[in-house]
Amino acid sequence: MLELNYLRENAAEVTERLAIKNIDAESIVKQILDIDIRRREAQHELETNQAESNALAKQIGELFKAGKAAEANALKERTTELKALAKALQEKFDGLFEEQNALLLQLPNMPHPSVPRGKSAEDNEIVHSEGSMPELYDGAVPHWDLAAKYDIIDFELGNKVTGAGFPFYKGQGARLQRALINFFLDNAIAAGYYEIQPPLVINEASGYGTGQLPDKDGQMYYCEIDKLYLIPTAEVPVTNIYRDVIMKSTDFPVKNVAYSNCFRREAGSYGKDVRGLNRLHQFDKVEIVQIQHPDKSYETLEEMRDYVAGLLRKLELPFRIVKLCGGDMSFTSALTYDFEVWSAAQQRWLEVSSVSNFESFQANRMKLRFKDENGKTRLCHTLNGSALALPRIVAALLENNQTADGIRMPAALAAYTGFDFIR
RNA sequence: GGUGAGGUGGGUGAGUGGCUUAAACCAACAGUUUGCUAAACUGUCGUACUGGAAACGGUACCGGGGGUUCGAAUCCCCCCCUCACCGCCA
Repeated sequence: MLELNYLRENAAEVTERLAIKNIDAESIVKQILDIDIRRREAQHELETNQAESNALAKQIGELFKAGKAAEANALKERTTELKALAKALQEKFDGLFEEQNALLLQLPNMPHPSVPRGKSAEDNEIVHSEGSMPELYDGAVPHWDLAAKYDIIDFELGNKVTGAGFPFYKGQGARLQRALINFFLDNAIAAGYYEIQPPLVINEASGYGTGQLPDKDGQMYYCEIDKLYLIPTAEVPVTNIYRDVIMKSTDFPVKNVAYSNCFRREAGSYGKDVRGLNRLHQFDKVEIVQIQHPDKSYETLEEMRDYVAGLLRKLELPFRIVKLCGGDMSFTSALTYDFEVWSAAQQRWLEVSSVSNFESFQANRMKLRFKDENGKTRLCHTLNGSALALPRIVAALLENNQTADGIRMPAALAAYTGFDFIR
């Protein structure tokens, strides 16, 4: 949620910047400011009324104590009037307040000034490419065929036991998963992150805190009887640790890493996009989350970007970094880098990480604040990134490293899997 | 699931209708003292909205929501959560 104070003083700038996300915010902004004036008027009226009531109540109390019941009762008439008025004023204020809030919630985060204009993924800016695309041997096949050939990932079995998008990992496939998780966690810890194992299920307030609710309601699995949601990413529980918290500026940077299963309904997805490991309902991901001082958050974003690049380098995967254009960015992000690896048999780029700075957008919803150098309470900045999401990494590893004799494991990973070939 | 006890500021915790502007202690911060450290002493010490150039005010908030009352942390109703014991269970 954007900060009302900022919006009030920089309405034109907010509108301009939101236009980069292809949002025509002009009328909403105007409405918000309009309501703001009326809301404050209503608040003033209401509070004047309450102040009078409070003063009278005090007087009445004193009169009763002094034994002047008649005078006290006389004053009660006025308080009765005020009370009737108070109800109407309160309703008016509440109505305006909620209306304003609802409008404010509709506005996405402002993109950073460096974000390119554009409508879709086509307009994203490739800011970095690295590694070379492998030449595959003649018999090379996509990862879903490799999965079956070596019996390491069983999609059919998943269909039987659960449904589409819930595969079984078996034998060396399961060990590869475990190796990747440990590899990612160990690297994060070495880079100064603090490991956390969060709950995989969250309540409604947490969903609102990080912005999954109300907009992406249908994307999460929901447990009706307990009113709990399965997490779509560890970002949700790990960031919500800090909901309603006021930190000290010496606490920065907070660097957390969490491995978790992630659950996504992915309603509306279909076709080759969802084939094999390309898009699952349940997958594994290691997530890094940072909380930073507003002045340092972009430095931190670059640090996180470099960190993720290092992981892909160690895994010997060709990748590129893409700066998302306004039209392709998420609702909550101010600047996002996507990491895509080359999946050689599918001949396509697969997104394996998304590293974002949310600035104060999530913090505002969550009331995550800190005391600055002058003792002033301000909103923190939050950032997060996948480091990394497993399935597409596995897809690329399998496809890119396949040979007639088996699938080679990159050296850094072989130390974790305990084998250097899948056969 | 059953029974009972609870939810008060960063923490502990007092507060059964007006003297609460939420005590006291701890922690934190600033200062005094000090060769340094410690201790002691003094002071500051919730959040949000809002009025004001500022000084300084106003209102709300004691788990959440409703109600009673001139007046509610306090009384009543509903909900949520926590703890203890029992049952069940990895």
